[in-house]
Amino acid sequence: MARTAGSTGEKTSLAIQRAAVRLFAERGYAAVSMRAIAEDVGIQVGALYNHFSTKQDVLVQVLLVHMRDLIEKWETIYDANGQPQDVLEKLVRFHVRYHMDRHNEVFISFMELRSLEPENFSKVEAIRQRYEHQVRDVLERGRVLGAFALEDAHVSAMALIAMMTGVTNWYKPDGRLSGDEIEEIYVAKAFRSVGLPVTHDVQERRAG
Amino acid sequence: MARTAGSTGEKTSLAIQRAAVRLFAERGYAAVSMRAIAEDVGIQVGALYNHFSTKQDVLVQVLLVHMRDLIEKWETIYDANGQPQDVLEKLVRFHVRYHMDRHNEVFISFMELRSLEPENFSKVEAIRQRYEHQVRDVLERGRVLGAFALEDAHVSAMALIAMMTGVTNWYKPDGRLSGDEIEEIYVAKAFRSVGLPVTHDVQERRAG
DNA sequence: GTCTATAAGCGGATAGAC
DNA sequence: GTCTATCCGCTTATAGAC
Repeated sequence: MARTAGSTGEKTSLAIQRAAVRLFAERGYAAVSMRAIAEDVGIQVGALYNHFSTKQDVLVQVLLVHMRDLIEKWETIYDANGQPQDVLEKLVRFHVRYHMDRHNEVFISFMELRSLEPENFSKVEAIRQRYEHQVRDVLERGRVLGAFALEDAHVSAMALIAMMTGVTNWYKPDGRLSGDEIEEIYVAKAFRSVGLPVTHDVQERRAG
Repeated sequence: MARTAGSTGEKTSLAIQRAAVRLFAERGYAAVSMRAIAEDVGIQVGALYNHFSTKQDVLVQVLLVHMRDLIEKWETIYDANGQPQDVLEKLVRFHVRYHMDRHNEVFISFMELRSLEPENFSKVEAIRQRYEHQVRDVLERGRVLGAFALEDAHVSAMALIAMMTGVTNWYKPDGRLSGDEIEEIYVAKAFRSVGLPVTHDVQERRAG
């Protein structure tokens, strides 16, 4: 979308997006200049405009790619008719793992939605809400089927998403716990939060 | 701290801080100009510098006041020797309510720590970590006393804080649920997350 | 597609009158 | 303590050579 008519290769464009993701995550969109992005990529400022016509376009591209990837991957896994606890387990594993792996993108998606012009905001927000609604549906269906105990599907969905997304606040790849261990812990926490017993299985996998 | 020697009254300084909190929360620190703050207050730019010597000082003042207020209020409530479930309930009620009431300050504290120069960051971060550690201590003590079931006190503390703080992502004062109802829901969720039964009491209060 | 150079304006911060 | 006026660096974005 943001590529200038006439440009062919995508190498530089991808390098710009990678640099932008990292810099936006570190300093925030408003605090990152086009010069800083260019310097990081190893080109001059003017060259950026062969790939993106405005700084806003860089942000939009990064956010849209990320949100589309998130929901696309999730919808590959999501089985709306599966056993509630199975679906919940898959959701937690997917969300936590994805957020550990794509730390910077997630952080930007959370923080920089307000930096989007209204029209761009709508596009990104629509995808985000779709994901949010699917999480709520998973919980609501579990509640209706009598598998989950919860007070309010909407609040519970927001609480669950916040809890899981919070992994980006402290996770470091070389930290005390492995990605697998963290996944298990969050599955156990999510299960408990909807009144499910924490299965022997989950505890074993954590211990092992 | 940031008041210029010679200034007497505090009215304008407080107005500046209030405007800054709102604008920083809406647009982010880097995206808010001193001119925008001045305009919001109803004075000219130059006058700002009678109260704060730099823009950074405005942010530091706002964050320090907020973090000190948070931990001070919490430590008034916190009884390190109370029954674990009582302490947890108090913590959840305090945290959720405080975050609903001080939405903007909380948002800034989360987002703009990176906008602080190293020395200022250290001051604010120290207070934040102290609070975080106390939450962890509440959970760890409950686990040791056999009152709570949890996998890892540190991860659980981060997950609990993230879940509770997440209320700022969606809470609107005129929304579907009252502050009291939201408080109850989060207490129930926190209890379940550490394996505590959700008491009749809590459910009644929610229903009522 | 990338470069250099430049336009046009906004940014934080200061000086000095009142 | 607030005002107006100003400094000057940095910002996004463009123009035109290569």
